[in-house]
Amino acid sequence: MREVAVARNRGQDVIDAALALLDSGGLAGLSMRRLAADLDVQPSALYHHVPNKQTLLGRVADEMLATVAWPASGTWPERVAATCTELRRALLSHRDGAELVATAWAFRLGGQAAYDALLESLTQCGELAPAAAGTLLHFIYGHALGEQTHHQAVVAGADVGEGGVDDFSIGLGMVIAGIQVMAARPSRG
Amino acid sequence: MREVAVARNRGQDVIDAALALLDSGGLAGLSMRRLAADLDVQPSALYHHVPNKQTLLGRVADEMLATVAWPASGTWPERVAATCTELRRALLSHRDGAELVATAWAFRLGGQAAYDALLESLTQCGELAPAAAGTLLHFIYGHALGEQTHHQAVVAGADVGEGGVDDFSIGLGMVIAGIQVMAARPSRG
DNA sequence: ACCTGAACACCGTTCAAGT
DNA sequence: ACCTGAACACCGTTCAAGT
Repeated sequence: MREVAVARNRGQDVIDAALALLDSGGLAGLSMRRLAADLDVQPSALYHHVPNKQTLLGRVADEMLATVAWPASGTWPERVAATCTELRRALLSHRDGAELVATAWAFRLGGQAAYDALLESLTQCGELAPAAAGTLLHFIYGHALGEQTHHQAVVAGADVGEGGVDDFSIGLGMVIAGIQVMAARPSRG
Repeated sequence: MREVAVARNRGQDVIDAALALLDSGGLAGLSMRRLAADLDVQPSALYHHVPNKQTLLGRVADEMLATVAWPASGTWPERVAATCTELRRALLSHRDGAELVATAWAFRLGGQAAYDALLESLTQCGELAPAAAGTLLHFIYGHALGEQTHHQAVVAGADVGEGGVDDFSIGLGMVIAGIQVMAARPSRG
């Protein structure tokens, strides 16, 4: 018999520590050097597990989405709404989560799971599904980013306008209503 | 007669140089030190004109929007669409323009002009206007950000999916259709 | 009003070398 | 497979001092 226990993946420790560091100090506090210090290792050691910081952030983004239970029941607009709400919950459950995932997705270094889940909830929309998923993602990321940024600003002492959960459901309702309208219209093909 | 010529505002030179530096090197290349070098000045001198880098970026964002001629004719959905298209054009006309304006707006350090223009085009929507303007802004910034990021990635050699002008009009059509649906529905008040 | 000089406390990344 | 030691080429910001 060959060795059964494969060498413990140190790479997973790195992204776990990065997520913990994110929660304690935010995206600005998540530096390669601080992360190395938390792992009791030299900064250069990290590059054995990850090619660069951007890729690391992409993996942290994926880790954030890995635990999400994507809804699968209801009519398609209900399922789309539930999927969006669940994504939003995941983003808000970690400090600077929205900025992290939005950036990772923009560079295609992470966040694929969210797009895929949305796309699946939109299969009934046919060829319109990719554009609809993209539009929903822009709204969710943009709204969550604003919310987390303002929370930061409020903590820092500034007083910026309002907007919150109500605001989210209104906006989400608009976008889904728009998707329904477009999906009901016949298109070329 | 008193002095007519007020001391030339050196602060304007700073943001002009910052915009030029942004166009040549992108947001990553826009450092306080490089900006100071371009102005033949010590880095510390910049802090006489601007309290910090974030505020500087906010002013650069405002400069980017200052030249936009916001459309004012047509039915309100036409005007909203034209305003969005014009905003998008302004964002894409400078390197990393979308990221710059989106970030400035998230921190409320710039980009107010875009929100105000959108809000004005949505007056017919009544109390729904603020949520509609916010939703449109999230879509426009998110979409333009993705486009500019992918352009960057393509230049760097990577090959990431498609999406372009068509994609934008489809998404914009969805959101505006959704706003029309919600605005037509009676609400409390 | 505008700027210098010098410092402080940091960054991401590379690379030869070690076990 | 994983890590060290040392370096390279940078950052934003502060502050006393100068004109």
